[in-house]
Amino acid sequence: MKDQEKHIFYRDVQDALDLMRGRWRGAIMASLCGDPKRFLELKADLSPVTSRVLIKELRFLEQNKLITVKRSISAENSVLYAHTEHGSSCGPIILQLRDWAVKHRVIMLESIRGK
Amino acid sequence: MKDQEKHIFYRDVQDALDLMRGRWRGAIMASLCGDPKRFLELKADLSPVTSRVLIKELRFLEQNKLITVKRSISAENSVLYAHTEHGSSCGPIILQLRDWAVKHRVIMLESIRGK
DNA sequence: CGGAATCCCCGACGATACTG
DNA sequence: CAGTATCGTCGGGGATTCCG
Repeated sequence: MKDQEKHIFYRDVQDALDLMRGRWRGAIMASLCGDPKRFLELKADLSPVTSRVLIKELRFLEQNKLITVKRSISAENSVLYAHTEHGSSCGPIILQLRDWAVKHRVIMLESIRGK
Repeated sequence: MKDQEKHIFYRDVQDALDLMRGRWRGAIMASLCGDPKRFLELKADLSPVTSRVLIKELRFLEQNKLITVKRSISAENSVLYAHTEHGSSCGPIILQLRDWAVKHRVIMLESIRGK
């Protein structure tokens, strides 16, 4: 692998992680696996996230076409957040990463106890 | 899924992403797939990372038992960084995430061109 | 209910220089 | 070669308050 290719490769990895970056972004994507959710449902799920931060992350994900936003203009205020088709395809990957991290925690705990 | 379980779940997702968090951590893990590497090899691969930041991330990964550090006391200075067994098992996941992000970029570019 | 506005802190990250 | 030491910035993210 040439130097040029390497840097492209690592940049791609960085780009990938950027999409899931920060304290909440990945958790939001995980939370939207399954049914669409409303703003306060998300906020409750991810508590203790604040409105300000949550809306910022939602906007980011929307701009990156990972989620869609549906506003019901009728009657009471209601906004539904859902995965786009492509957004939902990262669900399984996040689950894998989570499983891996759980295994990792077990290993860490064993090494502490083993001492 | 109860509220309690939910929060555990999302916390696990956060923990997982934390291990790959920041500008370099994921790229370092990707870079160590395959052969072990020396400090300056890593630095060159990941350029333009600085020594200060690189060593900090390497120490983090070492403490979390995702990489090992082998110092050859003999002759010339030489330090080899390599995946632990468990560390290497996240390689495939990172690759998946990367592939997903590359697809994502294509979608984003299409939507811009399409406008 | 679903946000927007404001204020603020601190830790990640970079630049640069130096060392055993 | 493989780091340390020092300094500075910048923005992510929390707390709080207010709005249609």
